[in-house]
Amino acid sequence: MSKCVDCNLYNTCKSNKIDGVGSSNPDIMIVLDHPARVEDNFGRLIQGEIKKKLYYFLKKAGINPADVFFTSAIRCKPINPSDIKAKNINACRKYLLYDIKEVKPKIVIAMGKYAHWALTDKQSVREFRGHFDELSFNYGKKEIKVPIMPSFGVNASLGKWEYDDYIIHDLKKAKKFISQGLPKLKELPKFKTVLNLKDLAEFEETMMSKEVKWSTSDLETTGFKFFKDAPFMHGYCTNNDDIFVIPTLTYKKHHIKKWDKENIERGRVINRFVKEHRLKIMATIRRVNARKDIKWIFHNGKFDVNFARYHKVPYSDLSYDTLLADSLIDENKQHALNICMEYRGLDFGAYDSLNWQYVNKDEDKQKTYQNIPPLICERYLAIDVYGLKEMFPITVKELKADGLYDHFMQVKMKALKLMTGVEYKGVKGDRKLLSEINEILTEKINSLVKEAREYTKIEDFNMGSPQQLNKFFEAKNFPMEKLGIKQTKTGYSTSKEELEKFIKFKKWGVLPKIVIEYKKYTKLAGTYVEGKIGSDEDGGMLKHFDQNDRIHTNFNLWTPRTGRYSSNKPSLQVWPRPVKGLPNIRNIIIPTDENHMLFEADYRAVEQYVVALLSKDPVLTKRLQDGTDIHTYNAVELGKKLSTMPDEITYNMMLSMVKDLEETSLTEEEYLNYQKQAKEIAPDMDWKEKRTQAKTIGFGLNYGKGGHSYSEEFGITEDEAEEMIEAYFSIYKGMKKWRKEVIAEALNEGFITLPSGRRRRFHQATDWINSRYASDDSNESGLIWQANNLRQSIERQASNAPIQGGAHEVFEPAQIRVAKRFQKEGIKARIMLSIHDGIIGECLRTDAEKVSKILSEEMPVTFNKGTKSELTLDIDKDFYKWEWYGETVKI
DNA sequence: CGATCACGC
DNA sequence: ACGGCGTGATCG
Repeated sequence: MSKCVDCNLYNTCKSNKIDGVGSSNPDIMIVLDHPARVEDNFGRLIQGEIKKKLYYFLKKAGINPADVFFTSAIRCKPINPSDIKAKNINACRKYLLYDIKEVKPKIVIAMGKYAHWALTDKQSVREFRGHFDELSFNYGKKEIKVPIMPSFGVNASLGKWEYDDYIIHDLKKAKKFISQGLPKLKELPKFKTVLNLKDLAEFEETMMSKEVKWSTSDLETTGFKFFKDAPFMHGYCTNNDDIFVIPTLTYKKHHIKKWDKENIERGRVINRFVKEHRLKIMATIRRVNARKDIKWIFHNGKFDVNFARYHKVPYSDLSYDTLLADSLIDENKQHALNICMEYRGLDFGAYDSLNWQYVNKDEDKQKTYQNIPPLICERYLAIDVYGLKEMFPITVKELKADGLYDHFMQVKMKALKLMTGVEYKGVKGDRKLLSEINEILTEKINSLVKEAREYTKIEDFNMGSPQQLNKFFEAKNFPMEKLGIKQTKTGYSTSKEELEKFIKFKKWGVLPKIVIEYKKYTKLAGTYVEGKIGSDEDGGMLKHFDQNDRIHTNFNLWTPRTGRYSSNKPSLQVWPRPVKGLPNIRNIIIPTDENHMLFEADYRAVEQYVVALLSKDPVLTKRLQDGTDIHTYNAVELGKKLSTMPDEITYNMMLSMVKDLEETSLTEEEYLNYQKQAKEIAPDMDWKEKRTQAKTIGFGLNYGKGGHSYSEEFGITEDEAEEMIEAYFSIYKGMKKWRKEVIAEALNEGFITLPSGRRRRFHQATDWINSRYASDDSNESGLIWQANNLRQSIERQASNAPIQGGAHEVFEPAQIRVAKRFQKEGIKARIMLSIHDGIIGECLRTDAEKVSKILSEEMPVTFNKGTKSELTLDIDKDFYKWEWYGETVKI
């Protein structure tokens, strides 16, 4: 065949226009994105690692590869997949359609973004995967119709095992289609949109009836922040499938103008009704939501509950959350309602994603359902609340099957309710301090920019651009190779760590020093203070302030797969440590007023305790019991084992060198005596550095850090680093044994179990790893090597999960206990932030002593009480005179 | 929109 | 390739 020159790809690939391969009479046609490098080299599709993984997927789905025809949307290998443009897809489409016409598959599976794009013009896979559609086109005079289903690309799954489950799931659906035809979509029962007072009365009467034992609810809002956006549609579905949709906000002209006639009419009906009767509507909703004798079920209820509360139609409870439930059932999947439902056979088609075609992204900055024609939106909301109603009992059953139901109801749901209130109240921010810091930063940044431009003599020099830095380094012949500056895909790394390598040289150090400072300050300005310097819009923290200068962060109870919470918009779990020459940024969080004060309580070395408890390591247990400073102890033990410290040095000697007298249990005389001895034995030793190093080793090992990494960090050889790790584990033999057991469990069972029963699952990864090891590829060592990497990655995740997850499971109930005591004793105190192993809260100054007592009673935990291995986990607590991290007060 | 970088526990 | 879990800003 002649060479294809229809787009730019032909002159950079080895093999021109690679044809499809496979069965001539297939059930299934799989369309991939584009040939990979091996395939380009071979001149044939389905080679190398792609082949291994794809065949593995097919096997898992029960599909025989011999029954499949494989082809690709783009026929010439692109240099870089991200360079692919519409013109490449368009140039190749004719070949793809020809294949479909000739091969006549029963179904086409588009695996990957470009495959899906080429066939449907939809540029995203995520929202459409797993759903069938009809592909129809004319080829010559022939009209061709064939079902099509998109799924993720094999490429995407090569490094990220999280995609595997979706792909296998989708392929199984395709397999089922071959024998049974298209799946029957779930039908939506009749639902009622409330458009007049009669409907409203019917809604209330139904919702208030005795037949209703529980109801789901969902709000469509104009945005994500309850204090500035509003709900415009309220949805309900009772246990008896009574489905109601109630509009509560009028549509604006710019919403309506794009709709069709029918929807414009609907919009006008809604606008008239809402305009005239909004108060009545809200009053009705208020009475319904206030009903206490029924359960309220939500999907991400924190959001709905806070919106409803702010708009004075509060729900009486948040009884059950299917999103939170789903996150316990499979922490690896996304928890969007449509995905949750589709996975459980509650398939309404791609009902969600299809609606977004009505939203013009250029005109409507915000993706809000208020832009979508009301009839479509009403149906969408009805599906959500009805699907949610179906999901509720299913997830209950699933939680029970996994033994997680009690934990879910007793801990997770209570935590969710607590955090819902925490978000609602928010924290008070200090606008004044913010602008003070901003001024200082602006000045610093401007002067650094000036300095850099003078030094480089480049007018628009942007230090924030790695590319520009690279260019400058090259022009000035910076000794990149010689100093071993790390390479990235785009050039030499310009990270702080690499730049620091230049600093000691007079000739090279000037600019890197400026850049490091510049990066630090712009980061602070952009993220935490007022946003990008020179921009008029509120940025940084300021854009999160509400009308009362309160910041309502969003706490996610389901994102981290270990059970921890994360916080975003803004993230208040990532606060910069104090920076020299700058007011402490943490202090932009202040008490509500002068009658209040802030407090902080966090666990002391919680992860160490968890390791001791889970591993039952006797040495670690003993050290924790007798109050040893573990890092100091480790430093001494390691020093001796590795002969980097004189043998005569004792724990107490070192302790006296690294801690203040008050932090030890020594008398002053003992303390000074030990110090004297220490200085005599090792006059030049950097004691604190030794302790820090030991601390790093301990923490790093909990994260699965290896020899290579330590060797770089400490500037030692890899052998020395390995020796150091061995030395550490020779102190804690029990810890080593336990790690091995956890890893074996993860690889054999596909998951590890946390104390609560919660699991961290690795099935998709371990299945793939095992299949790779089982297959006979002794001559393909490269692939085994890949599997080996993945296995090591799973080992690190598995050995860390019990520690991180376990620590969280100590912390989470404690937080609930504290909040409960505040409530029970009627103390006006509340938790404001939850930061992994500690809380930050606020109370009346007059209540400080009571609060202190509660923290001390509710947070510390004693494990294995009355046994030899009894351990008491204690807290550190602080009360702040005014600001967080300001002057503390002893209470 | 992915890669890089910086920050927290 | 080489440290677990995250969020967010910036660049090209």
